[in-house]
Amino acid sequence: MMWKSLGALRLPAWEKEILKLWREEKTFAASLEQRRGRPTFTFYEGPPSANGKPGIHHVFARTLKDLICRYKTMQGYFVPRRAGWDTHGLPVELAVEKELGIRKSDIGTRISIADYNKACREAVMRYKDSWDELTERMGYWIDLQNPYITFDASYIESVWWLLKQLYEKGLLYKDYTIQPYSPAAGTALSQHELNLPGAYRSVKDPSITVQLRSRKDPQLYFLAWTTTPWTLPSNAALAVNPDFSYVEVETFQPYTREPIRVILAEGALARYFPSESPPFSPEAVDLRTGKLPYRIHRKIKGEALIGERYEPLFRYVEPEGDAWRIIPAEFVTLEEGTGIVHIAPTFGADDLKAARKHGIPPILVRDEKGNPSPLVDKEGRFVAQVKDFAGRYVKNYTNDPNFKSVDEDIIQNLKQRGLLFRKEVYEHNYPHCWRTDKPILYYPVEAWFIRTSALREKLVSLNRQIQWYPPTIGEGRFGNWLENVEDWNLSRSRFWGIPLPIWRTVDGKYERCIGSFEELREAIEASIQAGLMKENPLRQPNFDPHRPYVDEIVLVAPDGSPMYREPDVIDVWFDSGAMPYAQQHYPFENQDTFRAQFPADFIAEGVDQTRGWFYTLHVIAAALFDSIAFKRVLVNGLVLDKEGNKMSKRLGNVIDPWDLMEKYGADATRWYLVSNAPPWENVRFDEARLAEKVRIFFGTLHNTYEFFALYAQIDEYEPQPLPQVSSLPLIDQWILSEIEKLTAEVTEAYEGYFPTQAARAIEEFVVEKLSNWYVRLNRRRYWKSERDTDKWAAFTILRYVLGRVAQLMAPIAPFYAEMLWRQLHYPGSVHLSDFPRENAALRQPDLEASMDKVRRLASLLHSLRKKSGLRVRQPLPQALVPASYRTWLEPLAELLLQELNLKTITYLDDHSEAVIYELRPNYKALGPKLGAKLPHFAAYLQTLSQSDILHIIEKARMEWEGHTFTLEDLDLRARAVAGWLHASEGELTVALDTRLSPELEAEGWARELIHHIQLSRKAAGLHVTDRITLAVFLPEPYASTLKAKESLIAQETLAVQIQWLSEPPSEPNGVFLDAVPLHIHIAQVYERV
RNA sequence: GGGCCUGUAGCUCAGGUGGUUAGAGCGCGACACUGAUAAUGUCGAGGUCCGUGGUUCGAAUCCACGCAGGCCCA
Repeated sequence: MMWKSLGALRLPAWEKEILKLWREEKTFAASLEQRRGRPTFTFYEGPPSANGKPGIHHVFARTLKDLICRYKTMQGYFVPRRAGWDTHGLPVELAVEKELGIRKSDIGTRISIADYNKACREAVMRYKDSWDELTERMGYWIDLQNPYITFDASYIESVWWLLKQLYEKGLLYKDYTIQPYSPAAGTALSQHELNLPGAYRSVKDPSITVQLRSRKDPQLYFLAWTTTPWTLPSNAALAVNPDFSYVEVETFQPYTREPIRVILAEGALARYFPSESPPFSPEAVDLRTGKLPYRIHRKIKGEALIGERYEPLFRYVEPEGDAWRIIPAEFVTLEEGTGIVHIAPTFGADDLKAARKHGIPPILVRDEKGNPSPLVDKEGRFVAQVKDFAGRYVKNYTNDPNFKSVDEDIIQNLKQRGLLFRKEVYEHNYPHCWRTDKPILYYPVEAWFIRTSALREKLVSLNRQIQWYPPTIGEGRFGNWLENVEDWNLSRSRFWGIPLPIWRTVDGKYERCIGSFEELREAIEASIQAGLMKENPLRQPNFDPHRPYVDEIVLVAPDGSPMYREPDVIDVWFDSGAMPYAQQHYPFENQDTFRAQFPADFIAEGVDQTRGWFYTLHVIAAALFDSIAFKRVLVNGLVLDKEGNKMSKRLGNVIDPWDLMEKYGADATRWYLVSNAPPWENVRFDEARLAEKVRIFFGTLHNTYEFFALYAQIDEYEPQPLPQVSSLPLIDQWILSEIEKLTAEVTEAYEGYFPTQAARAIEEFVVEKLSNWYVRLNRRRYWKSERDTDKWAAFTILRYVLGRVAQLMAPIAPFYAEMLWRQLHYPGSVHLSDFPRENAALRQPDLEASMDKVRRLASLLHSLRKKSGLRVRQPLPQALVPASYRTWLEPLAELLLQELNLKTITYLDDHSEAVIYELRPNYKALGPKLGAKLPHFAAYLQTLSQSDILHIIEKARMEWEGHTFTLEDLDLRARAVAGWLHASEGELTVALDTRLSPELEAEGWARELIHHIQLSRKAAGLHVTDRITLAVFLPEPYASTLKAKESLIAQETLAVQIQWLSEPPSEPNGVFLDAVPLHIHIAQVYERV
């Protein structure tokens, strides 16, 4: 059997070979096939959009997905994994607009919607190959051949079915929402367009404080502040903060000097009134300085104002409901204004939200078609019903140089009526339309909503069934979001998306939601019958349910009138949230598969998906299936650069995953990302750390394998089962116990979706326990010349342990694990093997603890050697430890002697004067008992003499200030060994005897000489097995002393002959033995064949 | 403005239920080692545990308020 040396670590090259192997052996398919029929572990792939190249953060998320799926597969689950592509949406459209050099308004005019959507369809899959290649290269096992694609007709049909279910449950409705709108351009703007540079500009607007008269008390006014006087005719309510304190103030109307009383927030008082009131008379009103006489009449809690009614400033239309009341709103602050906020539900998003919450109707008129519309039309002009200002533009949307602001006229109007309290000019940043440079309006736009607010309780309670990793995201970020969830605006006035399958008559009297292609086909037939359509596009084989084709479909209403499709497409987030159903074309096909794979056992995405995919999956499942969509979710943080900055093209700190694959390998990258920090924390990506992982972990692991392969090959080792454990040396029993412990730890970590802990445990085991202790201390067993059972056991155990490591690491580092597994001649692929279970019979916790202490003792002794200045080559007579160590140390003592080059270990009797004890309180035990007296007791213990302490040990109890303590209450430590060079760490203490006998000194000299001879051998380029002849010159007494050690020297240096010269054979070698210059001459012996 | 996360050595990170010498790796410095040598090992120097208060006999750990960075949402 061949045990191949693979040479120095070359992960990228090996990974490519493994990829080839996997392709040839179809290992991924086999891993699924092998588990078919076993319990299913369902994973959902969150679809990425392929209109951009994959980045390092995708590698991070995909590593987590992959490793859990691989782990579950090895555990015996059937884990189907299907790739998916998110294909619709604004980012795609914007990219295409940019490429084609067009604007939204050009779509349908300069370019047909059909051509435009064709361009989108192509653009969105542009980087699919790049994604596929990286997916394969990084070792992410997922079915790329048969992905679900959100633009597929079958996918869309399922989405339509879902929408119809929502519609039938009354959860889908049409309403309006306030959006940024450009009257000059005649179009709504997206949030994205508002974020374009230059959109926000500093402008000066009038800022006025107005008086709204209380219905209860004609002398009393509520003061409200606004920077948009043109919205005052649309006022429907006033909002106060229920937690604020308000005051009713007696004062004078600044322009009429009539006595009035006004209400405003106490915190806003200073903004309107001087700290000291002038004499309380109308003459004291000073309009120039704004100084008003006033008297505080009473204080009112904000809450008490709620429900109060007032007279509107303008009454052009009667509201269709209970308007002009005071409502509470949390967004009311004291930063500006009066602490009472004017609410115009038709022109403010917050306003609309608060109004809806408290049943305030918007101020609307009926247009010529009888449809409700706001008081400002789509061109930005007041409608006819606003008699005083009809036809006036609310902002300068014409380029008329003589434009007169309607705001000024409104202000004049109010002033004349004594309802203006103050007027100022206000400079602030206000968004402008990037195309027309005109200020935008916040304007009501019709949209379709999902009534998620009605599902709130269900969403919250279902969320409790989801296991979040980490839990805080589920409770905090996601949970809070659900508790405050608002209706989901599904509409997008765009082109490349899933069209809303809703048809309506012009007057809105009839409406129909379509839930399948079959239903649509039949509806079109009816329409053809009615003469509204000529042919049925659904009779064509490849019906494309996108715009513009669906727009051309006209259905017939029960009264024979035509129904047109609602022009919007839906929010692309609905697409991805529909993935559990739509990827199966449910319910039209695959009903059984769907049921078997819903909900998902596991998903994993970035934390930015909390309100994205996690939310949409949850909403759709809760609304339509009364279920969660996923049982467990592993959330990953961002990948930042090493300074903690977000990666961006602009900063040029983007990491190209391909570079990492080529330079370090996929395994190294995966291992780094997983082991560096918990997944849900942001990773600061530092290439130097990645390189370090390669060197330390993979390097050490690989060297361990190379070590094994080197000697296994020389000795033609044949794999064997583990020998009877009790027959093995303790160190073998120890490493076997440790690998079982590691197995348990790693399993627990994977089960807890905390792969970081698994990776770290494996690292610690490989580097510290396996390489640095087990292999290092056992080297001789591998290269010794006897081929005995001891040597065979050493091979068997090392192969066993390495094989186990390969299995444990396989989910995270699938390539190297595979290579190691195969090089060790285990059957098949490591990914087809069963994940190991802890074999508890091999565990020996006592031995683990003992070895741990031995290793710490070794470290202490090394430290002492360092202090003594005696190198390890010089044998020393003994180490001294307290007698109590004997039970655990004696069986392992040989390891310590060998490692430290010591002759013996001496156990000092408890009463030996050499041992010094330190006695301290056991804080944990005594804290509750003694409380504040504890520090005194600790100080008392410090004062005790050694004989006092020995006395306490003997009696096993002590008394202090009326308390009786047992040894349990005390922390007794052998702290030092008096009279020797000693060191302590924690509860361990050890001393080193550094006295050199002539014999020990001689041995030290011999080892020193051997060392120099070995160096000479190496300098001469000799192989480790080459024989030499040796000539040495040394003065007395060294020569005669070392002659006595001749056989040792000859044996260690492979010298067939040693000449002890009386004259130097050569120049001194430049090295010294105990400060005496050495003359060594070596010559290689060529054996005749 | 709201929610959540993070803050420990120069860097990347550990530090269940509070317990008295706060750890690791890298880096740095010194050294050891021919049978893993383009490998390996050992030792050492590095810390106001972000700050301020509080609870407690005792706080990196619990509480409050801040500060800084990040994400998501307004």
